[in-house]
Amino acid sequence: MQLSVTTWNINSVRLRIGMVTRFLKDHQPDVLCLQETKTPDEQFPAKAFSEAGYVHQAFIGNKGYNGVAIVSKLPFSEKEAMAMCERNDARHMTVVLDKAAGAAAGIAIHNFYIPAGGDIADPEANPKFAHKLHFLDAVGAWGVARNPAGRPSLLVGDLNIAPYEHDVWSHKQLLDVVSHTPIETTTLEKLRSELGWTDAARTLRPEPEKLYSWWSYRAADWQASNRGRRLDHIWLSDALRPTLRELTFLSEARGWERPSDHVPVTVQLEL
DNA sequence: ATGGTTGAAAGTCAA
Repeated sequence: MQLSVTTWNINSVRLRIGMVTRFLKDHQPDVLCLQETKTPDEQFPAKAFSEAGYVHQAFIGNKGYNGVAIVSKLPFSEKEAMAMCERNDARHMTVVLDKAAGAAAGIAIHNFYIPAGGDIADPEANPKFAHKLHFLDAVGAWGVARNPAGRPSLLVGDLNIAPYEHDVWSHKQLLDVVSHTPIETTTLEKLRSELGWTDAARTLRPEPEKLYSWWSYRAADWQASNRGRRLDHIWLSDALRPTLRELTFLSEARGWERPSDHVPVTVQLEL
């Protein structure tokens, strides 16, 4: 069977619910992982997703900021939201697909929203950057303690780091810009490789091809300047590595009316 | 050197 999973930082799921359900109708991923839903649980648009066929839902939100969700056509039995860094941050959700999901049964999907980290790349001067680094440490500790990559699993989400040279429009100009500083890129790369994950995007589309999933709202013309970064990722555990078939950045979504600054990234697996 | 935009929510803060 085919299994497709999309990750998308939606920057308010309530504001963009029409765009999201249109995406689901047109592209029909089996599972959609969202970040920055910015919505308390009681206001999550559960009905709109159910009506679109995504009746299996796990979400956790804060009022006005953060928040993650997983909505799925395939049933899942387990779900878990970890509170990272001793905060009530709503930056993580895991689900495990159920027996009724056929060949996908038992696959865990880990959805993360890593802190952006503020503007100054110095943990002493900037508590938000310190939080980002602390959060990465917490993900590393989770990986060591729980070995999530030892099972068939995907780690997806807005990791807010563009790890490689061609994951940004200008490597040189972004070396001191939060999201592409050496402390972030080396920490993320160490985390990924030591925990046993494979970067799906770069497996299929190796450097030096430029790959972006995010374009700033602040550009006058995002498409003309094309100053993007690859902040959104899909990682595969070893067991799923041979099943990797396709990975898509839906960059046209950045040109939709009132878009998110991130575009959907979708992986297709052949199980 | 610094600005530029967006969302949530009602002044600013986070991104």
